[in-house]
Amino acid sequence: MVTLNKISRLYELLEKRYGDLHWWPGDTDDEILIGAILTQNTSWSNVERSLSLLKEKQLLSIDKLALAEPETVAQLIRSSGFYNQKAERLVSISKAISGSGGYQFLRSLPARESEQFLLSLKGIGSETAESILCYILGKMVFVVDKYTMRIFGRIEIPGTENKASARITVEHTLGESKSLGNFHATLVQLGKEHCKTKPVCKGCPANSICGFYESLISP
DNA sequence: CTCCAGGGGGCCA
DNA sequence: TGGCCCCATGGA
Repeated sequence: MVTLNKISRLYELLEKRYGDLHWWPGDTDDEILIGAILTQNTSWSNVERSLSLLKEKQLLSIDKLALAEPETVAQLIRSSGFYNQKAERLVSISKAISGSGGYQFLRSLPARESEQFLLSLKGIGSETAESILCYILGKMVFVVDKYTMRIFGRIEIPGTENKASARITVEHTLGESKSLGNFHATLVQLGKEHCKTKPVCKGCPANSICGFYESLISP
């Protein structure tokens, strides 16, 4: 515990502060997938309205979305922004995944292969693929988002200069006993509370997260 | 009014 | 690869 690196220390601090946040929010794999696409560059509160409407219309399902008209879906997800793009992509992604054997098939593949398949779909980039791998397929994958990079940058963690290196470094640093999913969840929670403005908060000194990090590091 | 959300794709040098 | 631009609603 004396010479733990910054990533492990941050993991422990966040675990102690927030506990298990039970991410990704959602009752089914389909709801997680749809939410992951809708929340691209969009606040979660806006996504929740869309998820409610889709559920009302019995469309919170990739099998149903695969058969739906993009125009119909678009009107239900307006609150999530970019609704024309997202509607078209939701339908095509639903077709591709349900048609390829579903999550069970993707789970049976090595993480690298299921990730390549996901990244080949229009509308699934690096972060969305990581979220699906981590929260739906149960792979040991760390999700790197804007909050993650902002917090890592603020603390100045070596080996996390860009999203790709940050993911590798975290995955290689934390052991199998750690929950990469909850680490990401707690990072987002911390970001929402203490790193809302970007790239730096006013009056927040370097190597700091509005006083959070160092106050918990030093006894 | 401005800023920005749990991004991603296309294009161009 | 890396920088732009576009997609768009809703809350602060």
